[in-house]
Amino acid sequence: MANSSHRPIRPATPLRSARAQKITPVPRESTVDLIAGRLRQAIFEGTLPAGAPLGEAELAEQLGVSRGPLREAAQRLVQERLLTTTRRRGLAVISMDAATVADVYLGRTAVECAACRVVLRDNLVDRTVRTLTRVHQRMVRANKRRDAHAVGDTDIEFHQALVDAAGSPRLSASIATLLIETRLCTYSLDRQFRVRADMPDSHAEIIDAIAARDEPALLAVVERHMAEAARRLTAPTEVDTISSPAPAAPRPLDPLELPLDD
Amino acid sequence: MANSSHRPIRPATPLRSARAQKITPVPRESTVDLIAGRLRQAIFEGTLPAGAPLGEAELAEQLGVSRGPLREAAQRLVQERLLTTTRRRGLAVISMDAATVADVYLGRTAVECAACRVVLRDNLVDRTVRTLTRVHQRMVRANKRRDAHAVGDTDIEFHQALVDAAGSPRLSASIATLLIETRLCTYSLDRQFRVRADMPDSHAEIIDAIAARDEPALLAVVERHMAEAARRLTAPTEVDTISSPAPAAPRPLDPLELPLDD
DNA sequence: GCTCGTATGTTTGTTGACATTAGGATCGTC
DNA sequence: GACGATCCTAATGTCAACAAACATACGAGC
Repeated sequence: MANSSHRPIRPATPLRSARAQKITPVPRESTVDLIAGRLRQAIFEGTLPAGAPLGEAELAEQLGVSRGPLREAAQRLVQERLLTTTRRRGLAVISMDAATVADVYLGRTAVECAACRVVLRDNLVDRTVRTLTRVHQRMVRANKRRDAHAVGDTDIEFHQALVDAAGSPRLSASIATLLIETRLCTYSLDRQFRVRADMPDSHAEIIDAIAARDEPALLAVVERHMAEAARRLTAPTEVDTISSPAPAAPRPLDPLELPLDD
Repeated sequence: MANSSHRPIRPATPLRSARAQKITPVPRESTVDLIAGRLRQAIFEGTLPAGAPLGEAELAEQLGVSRGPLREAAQRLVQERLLTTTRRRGLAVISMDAATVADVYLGRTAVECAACRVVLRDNLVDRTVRTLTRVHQRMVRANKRRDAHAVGDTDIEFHQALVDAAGSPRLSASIATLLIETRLCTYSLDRQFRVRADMPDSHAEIIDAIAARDEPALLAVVERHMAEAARRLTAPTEVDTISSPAPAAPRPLDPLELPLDD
């Protein structure tokens, strides 16, 4: 429950262009939604490590639900490519390799560049810069604390907010899945959970490029951002990193304790 | 079974870079995969029209399966945004409106432009041009026959092949869903099922731009292609179109007759 | 000593039934 | 005559049990 306060992944209302809704946008979530959210959160937090095989009976008992809804939720994550299923072998969290990392960052580049272009085209620069600056300030503070987990959270949150700014439900949904995969890359390929000292600067470049309203320059900055991140994950040894003091390593199997009621 | 020979949607092996596999890449599909494929096909073919509410008991009986696997398959399509589910209201095919059309084409632009850039970057131009030319020749023949359905099929197949050429599983999966939504747009917003006489020319431009290896020009062509298609769908009345003689209108409810064995 | 076949165990895949809930229709009242 | 409340029906949401299939381990045969 340490970092479940901000919830960057798949908010209840992904686009805020539908502000003219009455009062309640049907807040009650389906049980399958809740289970799928919990599974995503568990993958995101590293509770379910990459490549781990999952017994659905055990998972269902931990979540306090039956196997039926659990299987339905699992099919959603299979569709998202966060889980894999093989006949009679059961479910497993996707395992990350170099090709997968490259593909994830290829998808991220496509989605985030498209979102940036929408932000410039639809004149959403001011609001986007304000939102991203707030996230960036939290990133700076987390970086000063040498809190690797918080830096990673703000990194994910930054890119989710960047795409959400475009107001496109499809782009937002795509980036949510891709960011969970990114986080999974971090857990499985960057185990030291190092804090890169230049991460705030790298994101400040993006904010500045958006504020400058120069589309080619912005796209170049975003592309370079992605290429460097992908290269950093595929080339594990790095020098200009700072190891985190208490990195909150992937806990073995935190029981998910699904409330299903609140 | 008229147009199930080409199967542009989600082939069994989306990337052919894994050619070095032993002999059998585990061809057997899961039952949920089969059901999900049938549902996608039904939406793609217009058997399940946009906005139609679906009773899962009736669907399960038509497919010859129980409600459990059907519900699991439906959750996959919900994740793909092809179906929607509301509590105690059941499933429904997504309904298309102008905002959705715009979002679909925004996503398509992002994915297809990214795929084009990969094709140029990884020097896949020759093979891609050959593949697309074959599809384009079929499109030309279908256009000469005034076969609106076949033209639409080759259109979808063209763009799927374009993205598949990049060899990215994520881009291919994304475009598959977006193309089904595109087809749904055609069914719900362009009911006349008109054959645009200039459609082959429009796609020839894309092939030529790929062959020219000029990235900015190629991206501009693709973007214009998408913008015109989106504009055409949102502005229903058009003049330079040719109505199809026997347009094979959306059949009311062709029983899906799932074999599950072949 | 190695390999193949068999038996067992654990898992998934599927099915049917039960409970819950929302929608609609009917009846009563104002 | 119209509005509202209540009952009924039909659908979904959930769960437990059955069966099939794969993987593993053990033993026999070469």
